[in-house]
Amino acid sequence: MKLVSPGEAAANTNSIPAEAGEELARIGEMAKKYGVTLRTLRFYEDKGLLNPQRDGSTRLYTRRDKARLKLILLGRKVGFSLRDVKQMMDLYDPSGSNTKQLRLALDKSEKQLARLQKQRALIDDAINELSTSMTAVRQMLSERSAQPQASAAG
Amino acid sequence: MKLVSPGEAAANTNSIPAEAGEELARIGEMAKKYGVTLRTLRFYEDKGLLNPQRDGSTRLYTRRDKARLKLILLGRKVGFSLRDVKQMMDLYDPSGSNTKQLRLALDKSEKQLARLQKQRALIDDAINELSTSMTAVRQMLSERSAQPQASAAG
DNA sequence: CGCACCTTTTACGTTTACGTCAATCCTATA
DNA sequence: TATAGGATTGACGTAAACGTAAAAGGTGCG
Repeated sequence: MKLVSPGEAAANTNSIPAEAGEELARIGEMAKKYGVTLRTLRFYEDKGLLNPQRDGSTRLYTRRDKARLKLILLGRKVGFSLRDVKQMMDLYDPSGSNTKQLRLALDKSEKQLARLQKQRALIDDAINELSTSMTAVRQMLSERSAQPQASAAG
Repeated sequence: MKLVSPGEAAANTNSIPAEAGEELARIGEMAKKYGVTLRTLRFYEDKGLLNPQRDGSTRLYTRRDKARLKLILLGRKVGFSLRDVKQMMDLYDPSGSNTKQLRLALDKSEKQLARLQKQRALIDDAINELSTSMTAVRQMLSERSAQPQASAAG
């Protein structure tokens, strides 16, 4: 499986091919730099979110890949699914105004914002309920330590 | 499979056996009353969280089962896993002070509360990030509609 | 009688984002 | 040359809480 030209083969391991001033990174470097695992990067690629070049079979990530990964991670941080992220990124056209992409992103963002707010409300509810029952439990415990009598329990 | 006595067999479908003043419910009634599916009730039973009586093969839920279900649903509402709920319920002893149970519940509750608060912080972060980027997107869109010139995009 | 309705058990399917081997390959270095 | 360090492609496993058939039995009503 020698699909690699001599020039490319020389550009391995620690050295960086200065071919066009591009800083290419291999998967390990990418993983460290962005705090993800190798598995994650391959997974994103498998899902069509990343498309690194290849030196033979070795993945080489360009500046563009890094930008895309940043977007993915931002998307995940705000709670988008990878599918959503892909949908939005797929609309990117370097030669256009990307109005469609921006509109889709805005649309999805509004929905996601609503979801997040609903989630927050749920969590607040949960916190309140939990705090309340904790108070009750503490109360029962203090009673129990005072007089060891059996009593009601749900 | 006739394991049912005539008296029990008569107490089916819509009628309620007034055997001991117990209001027994079948699975369908339980499901409606507590807003869960049949599958859920069977699942909880499979996981050892519920233990309804049987009339032959038909499940009959007692007052105690209802109380337990309420606890399960409260637990789920505040974000406990079914495993956690089971652990806590398994410690219940009707003839004791249940101090151990209460302590475990309190311990788990404190940890869950911490998780919930962390989650809320994450969601707040997400809301902020998302709002920020939405503003940016809106800005880009308005620029784009003003002057249809291609520009930078991440 | 026949149909609708409720119930049963068994068991595979779903969702999301990876984790965790496993078997191989390639390369630089001591 | 032996070895350590990265890299590759599968491909099954995981978590949680059920969903969803499938095949079957009991029951009451018109």
